[in-house]
Amino acid sequence: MDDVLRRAALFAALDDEQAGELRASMTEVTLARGESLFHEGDPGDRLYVVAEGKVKLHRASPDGRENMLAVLGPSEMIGELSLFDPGPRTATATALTEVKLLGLGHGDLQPWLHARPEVSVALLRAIARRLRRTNDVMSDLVFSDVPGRVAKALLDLSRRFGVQSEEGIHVAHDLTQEELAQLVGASRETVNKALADFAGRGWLKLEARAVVLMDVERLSRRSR
Amino acid sequence: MDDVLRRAALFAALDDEQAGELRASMTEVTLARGESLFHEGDPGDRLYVVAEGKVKLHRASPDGRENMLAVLGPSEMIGELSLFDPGPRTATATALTEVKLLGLGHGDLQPWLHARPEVSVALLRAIARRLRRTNDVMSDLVFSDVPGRVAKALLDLSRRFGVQSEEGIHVAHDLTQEELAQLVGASRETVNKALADFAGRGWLKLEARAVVLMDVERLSRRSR
DNA sequence: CTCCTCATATGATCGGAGTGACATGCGTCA
DNA sequence: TGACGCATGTCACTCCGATCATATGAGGAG
Repeated sequence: MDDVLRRAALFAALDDEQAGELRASMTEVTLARGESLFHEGDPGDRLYVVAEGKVKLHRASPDGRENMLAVLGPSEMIGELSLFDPGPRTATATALTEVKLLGLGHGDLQPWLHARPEVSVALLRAIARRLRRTNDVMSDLVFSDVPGRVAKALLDLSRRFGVQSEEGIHVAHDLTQEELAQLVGASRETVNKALADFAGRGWLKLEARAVVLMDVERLSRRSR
Repeated sequence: MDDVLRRAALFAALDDEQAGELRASMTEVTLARGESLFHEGDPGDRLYVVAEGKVKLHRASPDGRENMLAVLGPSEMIGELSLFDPGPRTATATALTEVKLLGLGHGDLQPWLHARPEVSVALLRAIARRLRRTNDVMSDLVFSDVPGRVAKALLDLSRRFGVQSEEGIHVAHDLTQEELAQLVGASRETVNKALADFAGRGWLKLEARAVVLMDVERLSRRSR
């Protein structure tokens, strides 16, 4: 079975055979960049695991502005909330790249939760971790200015999606500056200014939907 | 067994006898206003359920400012994160009033999770709901101005702690304006101004560590 | 009862960041 | 390969909200 999936919380507590069995009950979904998996307000009780690519979780305000809650990559889980706590989707999930996901319905998960308590425990850990991250982001919104939040977001993305290269850490985040702005809760212009400033100082290099981090130390200091 | 506790997610899936048994393995803690249950950075793998009173969950920034993550009242859970996802406490819990809590260690919960899968499921629902709330608060930080966030916070507090009176909904939130400011991520002065404005319009009446909501409709409109 | 301290109230000033308006660059699709 | 459209880069302008300053009020300790 796919290595990426074995890292998902959903499979963490299962041995290879069980994981394969669970995996067999999941349905594959493929999306092109820009397509949505589900929309805010939709009914739904399916959970998805990202197999390949990236997905953004976002919401719209009444007046049309957008806020991004998270960028999710391989082995991460989407849509658990509506499954664990029945109710409509409270965010939209949209593909940032070509994406392959595996979906699991409430009814197909339930037996596993009862037969294998460790699965629940692993899910509890995963969602607790997510809540911790969300709390962190919230504190940053209150405590940090926009450049600080941009720095923090880039460092976070680099930890999850970065690959070391000769120049520095190459981070293909697949976000436009507009999207990056939505992720840190700021305007595109301000984010652009912050990025240009960082680039001017030699802390990073800008590329299309990617950055190369060249001075993680300084960025990290700026983010605090 | 106490009615308040029966409403807690931890006991939701248990019958009276089992609930009593679990309850018996929990230890009681009492705090006076201002005392802390645990501090950010502390090790810890205990979960608490509020039996009486209110507790705030908060964090300090490096430069000493404070941010409040949540106000928790009777039957709500505190400290689950360090229990489900082992690691130091990421926030401080401090009593807002005289408080009585029941604590449960990781080791004492584990057997229940394995013997009674419904307990895990109930906890998953509770924490999923909490994550939803947190996401809502985050969106508000991005989308709404300070008066809007204040209105939203008051409405939320009224739903949880309000009691109908002749004048309106009496909400004894037990927060100073300073604390209310930390809850909505704003300065004390700005929050005071918003409250004074609402009071001037006759939407609410200010009292010591409490408000009386007199025009929920308008407040609700202002919060959006 | 009387300080003293903490909470509340309110104005003046300043700055970060949003808004709007353009210019430029570049990828993609006829 | 040319052109359109989306993404990026940069203004000037405005404003919300933080900060600073000060006054008033109310609850607690002695």
